[in-house]
Amino acid sequence: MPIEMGHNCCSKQKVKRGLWSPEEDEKLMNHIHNYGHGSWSSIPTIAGLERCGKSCRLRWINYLRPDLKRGSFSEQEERIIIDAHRVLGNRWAQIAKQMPGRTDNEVKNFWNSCIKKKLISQGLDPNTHNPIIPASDAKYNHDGRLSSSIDGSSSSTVPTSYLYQNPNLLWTDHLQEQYPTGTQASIEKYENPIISSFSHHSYPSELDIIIQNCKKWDTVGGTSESSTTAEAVKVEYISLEPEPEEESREVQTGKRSCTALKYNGQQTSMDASSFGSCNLLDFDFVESTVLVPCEMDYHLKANSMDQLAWHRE
DNA sequence: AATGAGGTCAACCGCCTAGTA
DNA sequence: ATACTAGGCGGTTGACCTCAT
Repeated sequence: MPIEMGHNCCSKQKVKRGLWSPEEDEKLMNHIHNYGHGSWSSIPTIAGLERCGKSCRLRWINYLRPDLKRGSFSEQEERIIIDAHRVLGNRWAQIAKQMPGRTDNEVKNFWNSCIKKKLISQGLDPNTHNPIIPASDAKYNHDGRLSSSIDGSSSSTVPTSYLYQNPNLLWTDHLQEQYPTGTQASIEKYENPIISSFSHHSYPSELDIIIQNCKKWDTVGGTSESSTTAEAVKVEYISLEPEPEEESREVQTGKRSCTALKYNGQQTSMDASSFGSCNLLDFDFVESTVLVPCEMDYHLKANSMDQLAWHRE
């Protein structure tokens, strides 16, 4: 039941609080439909509502907006939330931006009431997304992080599918398929390899992408040496931030991709001509990738925001 | 039918930031 | 440089609902 009392966020002496009545909803809807919301703080007076501007804004955003989806979350949406939360943490507004028609409040409520419990029941810490391991079984590195052996030989109770999980990397099923436990490659610190390959772009250092797909091709090189092999990795991802606008480029949002390369024994420049036989590759960002011999065991890793490199284990 | 526990979710609170005077 | 204001955000609350006893 609405309570009348003073409110400290606006100048009105008396504002209603609590649930909105259908009449109030209608007043707000009509006002915004006719005039737009403009200044939220002035809406209550103009629209004849005994509410504060903040309350009007919240009601509109969370309930009255015509583009809201409503209804329960799909499995796909749940997956997006979990993946995004692994990268973004409790940044509900950022997470909600990945899901048209959903509000931050809705996502937050769904997380707190459902997903959190589901993760816990699966033995995962909802904050870190890492397995919850009994203290007696946990092994930690010198830096205090949970140990996750690259060779998959860990004898702890950690399920193998989690061994490569990095809180900063969205390790999708497809990535897992390409780099299963025990193989030589892994991608760490997701944002650096990707962002650093956009050498001509200025990207924020924030965690701002979700890896969707990672494909690998072998022997796609076009040199005359029969023993030469090359391996290309194309990573598709969704940017959580619009690409900074530049004079020469249109703003791009949504799905993007970049390509990294391992090339056997050849420290040569990577260019599109050497991969003429592979039309699946996206060469937009090829020029900034780093080439390394591939007979050793490497991790795709970033030294810094500016440098992509393959590191030997 | 009554009651209490637990879950859901709309709404509020308080803090932070950006813009402006 | 400072004060003030509006808007945005995450954390929290509490009314309401469902279900088990």
